[in-house]
Amino acid sequence: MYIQIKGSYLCSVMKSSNSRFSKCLYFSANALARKVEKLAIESWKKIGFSPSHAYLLLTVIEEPGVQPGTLAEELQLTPSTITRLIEKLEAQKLLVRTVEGKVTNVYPTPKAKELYPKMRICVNEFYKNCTVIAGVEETGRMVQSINKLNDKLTS
Amino acid sequence: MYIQIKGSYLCSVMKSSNSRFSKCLYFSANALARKVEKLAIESWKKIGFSPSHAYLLLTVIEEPGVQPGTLAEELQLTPSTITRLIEKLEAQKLLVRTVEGKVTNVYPTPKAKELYPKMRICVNEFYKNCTVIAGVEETGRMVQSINKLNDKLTS
DNA sequence: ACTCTATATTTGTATATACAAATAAATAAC
DNA sequence: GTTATTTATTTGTATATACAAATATAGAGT
Repeated sequence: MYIQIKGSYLCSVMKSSNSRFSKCLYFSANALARKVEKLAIESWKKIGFSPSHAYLLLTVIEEPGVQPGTLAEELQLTPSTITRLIEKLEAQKLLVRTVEGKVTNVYPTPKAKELYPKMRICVNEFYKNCTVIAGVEETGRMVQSINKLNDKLTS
Repeated sequence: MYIQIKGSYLCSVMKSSNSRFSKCLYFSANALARKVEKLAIESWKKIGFSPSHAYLLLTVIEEPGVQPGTLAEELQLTPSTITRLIEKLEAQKLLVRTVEGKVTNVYPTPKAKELYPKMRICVNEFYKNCTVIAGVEETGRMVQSINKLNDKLTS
């Protein structure tokens, strides 16, 4: 059941295991992604980034000059999505692009670098939130088995 | 690495376990959801529905008169998303809504009911595709542990 | 009976994401 | 050296999804 509070809705309170499609990977996987996304948004709220923006920025700070293609691999998103994320962050003066030939390099601005310590704190907070809810070992096991399945699904 | 074929990109061929954020549930969960989504789209291509439309329609056929709120629970989506999905399917003359007081009931049209056998085949195909790739037991175990985690994340 | 609150649904708006096609550069083939 | 192919990135467009607010009805408290 969705709970409405002052006009907004909270996460479904219905147990996944009671859902009509509880045995369907499509629903489980999607529901998990959305719930984890929410937890991540919560953890990143402090500095007001959405998780994908945050992780992209973090990667650029840690690998200055990284190319969009590499970002697509590392963040497991398509190149076009990476372009769109970069555009947004560029508009916020958090990173810059240099184009040389067919290669583009992405660099963080000083403004972005200043944010770095706070960003690391958010990363840690997200990990902590995960492990508090799901348990340290359980979380680790989960990530591992999801990765294994991911690799199998990568054709 | 994304593979470009005649201008389009295929799924990342990079192993999740090699990704920069391979230990982060955010990435694992999202990557899994997208890959499973793709597999589902593939399975439903025969009748040209996106998975969420297909499962909504299937539910309405199996529970005629079901209410949007119930659909939101069962499909683990928000009420507003359900409204949007219903609108689309209504435009395709696959279902109809009746509003009585504050309650809305959703019914399948004959056109939708005709599609039912084909839809069941797609459902089965999706399950088969999952199990062929990941193994029967492995898939079951995975769904179970994802559901368990989902329930923990449901606050 | 009248007001207040809770519930069900919809609407306005914003976001992330992807596919397909376009662009542009680098490399290979001949 | 010119043409064809591959590679890197961007752009046009479409989709699913959600949040917040609006609407409208039902039910509860007095």
